[in-house]
Amino acid sequence: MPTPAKRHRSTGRVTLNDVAHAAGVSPITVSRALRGERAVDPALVERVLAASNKLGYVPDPAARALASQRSDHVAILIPKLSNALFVDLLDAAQQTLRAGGFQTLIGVTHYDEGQEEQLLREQLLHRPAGLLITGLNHNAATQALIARSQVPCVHLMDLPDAGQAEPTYCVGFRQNEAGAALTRHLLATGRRRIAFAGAQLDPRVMQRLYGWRTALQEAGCYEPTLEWLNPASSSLALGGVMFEQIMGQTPAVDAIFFCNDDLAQGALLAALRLKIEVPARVAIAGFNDLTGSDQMLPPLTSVRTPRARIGQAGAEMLLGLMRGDTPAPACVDLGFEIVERGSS
Amino acid sequence: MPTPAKRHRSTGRVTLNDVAHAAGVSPITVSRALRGERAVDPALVERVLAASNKLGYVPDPAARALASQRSDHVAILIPKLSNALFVDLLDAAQQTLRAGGFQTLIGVTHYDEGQEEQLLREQLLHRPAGLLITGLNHNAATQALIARSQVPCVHLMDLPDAGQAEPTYCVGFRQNEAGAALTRHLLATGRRRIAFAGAQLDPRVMQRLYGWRTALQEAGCYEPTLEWLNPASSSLALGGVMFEQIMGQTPAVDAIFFCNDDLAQGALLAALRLKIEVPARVAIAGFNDLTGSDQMLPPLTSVRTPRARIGQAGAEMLLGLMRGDTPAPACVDLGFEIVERGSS
DNA sequence: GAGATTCTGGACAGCGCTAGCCTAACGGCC
DNA sequence: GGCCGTTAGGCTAGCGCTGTCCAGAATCTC
Repeated sequence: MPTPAKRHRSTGRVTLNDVAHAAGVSPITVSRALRGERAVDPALVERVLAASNKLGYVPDPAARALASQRSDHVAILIPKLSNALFVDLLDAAQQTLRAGGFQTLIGVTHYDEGQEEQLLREQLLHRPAGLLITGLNHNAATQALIARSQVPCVHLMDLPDAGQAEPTYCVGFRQNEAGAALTRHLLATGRRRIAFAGAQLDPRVMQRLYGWRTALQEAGCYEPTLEWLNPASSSLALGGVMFEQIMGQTPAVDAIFFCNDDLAQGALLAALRLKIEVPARVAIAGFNDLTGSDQMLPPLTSVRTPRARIGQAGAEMLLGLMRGDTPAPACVDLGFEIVERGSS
Repeated sequence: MPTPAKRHRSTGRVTLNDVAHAAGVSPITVSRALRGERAVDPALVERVLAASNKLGYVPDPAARALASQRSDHVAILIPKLSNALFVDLLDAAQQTLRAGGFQTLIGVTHYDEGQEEQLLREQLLHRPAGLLITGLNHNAATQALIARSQVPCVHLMDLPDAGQAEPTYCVGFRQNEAGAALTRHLLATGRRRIAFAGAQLDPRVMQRLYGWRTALQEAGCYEPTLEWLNPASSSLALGGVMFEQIMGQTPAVDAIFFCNDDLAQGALLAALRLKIEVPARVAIAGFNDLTGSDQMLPPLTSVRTPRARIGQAGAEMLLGLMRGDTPAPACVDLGFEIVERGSS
């Protein structure tokens, strides 16, 4: 029998009502049984589940979002996709969130606070159930948006300084300590004139710079001329250029700490090209231990950063927050590891 | 004055009704004025727009999705995030879609057809307005899901073979022709024993393999022993291993076509380590012209693939389809370009 | 100028789900 | 037995928007 001409649109979808009918209960009971909200007689739950499975029922996310003011989306804001670091972060977070039943909405800020604010605004319209955001430095409007939205939020990558008691949740490691640790490693190998080459100059790079400065000052080796900062984006090519620049203008340098592996890899390749011996003439170290750093010639000394674990742990913390838990430590430090290789 | 205790939930949101009130028209007129659906008196449109701007009205995506059975999400399925190729694709597509007012839901299939099907199922629940999917090879269930869902879909990266008339939309280039072209370039430089080293062995790699085969057969140089296939994922390390293997077991080889730049870069580094001269002893070529390939020693010959343009053009085509257009050519070939560098 | 056709605004009824209240049933306690 | 607290099911009323139909006005046709 053909369906009678309905006055109104009817999607072919199996609805809560259908399940309720099949199970012989009211729709609200089905809703509660399936969500585990409030207590429902186990026998009824079973009947509901059976009916639901039989009919192949799947809740409609839009209807759910409209009624409950909460979607199954999690927004994630990262600075760039061209940096493998953030891709690893995203990948891990995305997988973890998916396993928890959430969809991921990505936003790419291009290191622009205005963009970040704009993206956040757009995403908050979707009433995301949670928010993952890179870093702790955001403009006032962004912070206000987050606070006002009441959406659970976990900050990734950075940790607040020991002094300031941030009321936020975060998972990451101490960039400045990592920077200092790598510098101390270079000092320990006998280097004294250790340059710092930074690009992009985002907050994390600056933290590494401060760490490097601290370590050099402690050792009495600090000199402003050792700082090489370039606001352009990191790339292998830029690494080569900066390496050539530094070696050309400060011949006495005996080590260079590049703020990330892209630059450092580019520097190693430039060194090969220019026949500057690494580490004999100058030691080179990078940051993040990206793919390929172990394949370089010589293999690159770097700092292994737990980006995938940060993505996963951050997502897990967020899943907890969205369930209403209060995570034991609000800030999780996942540490880092100096990877000593041939270049230093 | 505190809001009177409402029996029901009321979000603080500015709704269509508020705008309608302010503009002195009915809600449906506001809806139509803002969407450009049906003709509305320009004077009214202006009044509505003014009221809407004044109140800062933004439509609720969930309500819209529920009522219209169509969300402002676009789902995008890509095989891996660890491959820069797909990240570039995603990045470009995402930006274009965002400019068109759509949010991007990513799904990572890990080259697994079952996963792909599962992800698609999950995403279709959200009634996406459109779908971007990598490649043309999907299992029957996936194809059926796409067809049944009626969601506009654009396939990225691959194009159907000339013979078969695919009824689908796609943007990409001919992988096999690119493979053949690169091989012919190597032949033109006088190489005869040109090996093909492939990893992952996804459909695109296989197409490149076929192209290589065709070109070698045309030149009368084909030999099955020149094929080196490894189902593992591509990486610099694997490239090094495969290079050593090939050079060890087939000393007569005078060129190697690696199915992508990761492998080729790894091979170049391995060659430096092993002091095998490139291109004097053996030429090396890659595919995709990833970042850094121009920085290698020697710089890597590769095939520049228009992945960002594919992402953008695919997204634009999808935006058109979602508006109801029928794109002039259903399949867009964005071509490729051989980048001749020092390694060949 | 009457009838047919378009055009434009609005009323209405949901889309599928859940929050908030209500109520009936049950058990415990004095 | 009466009172109260607790538990579990259900009713009701939307969440905010748009598809469908309708009616009156404007335009056209012969």
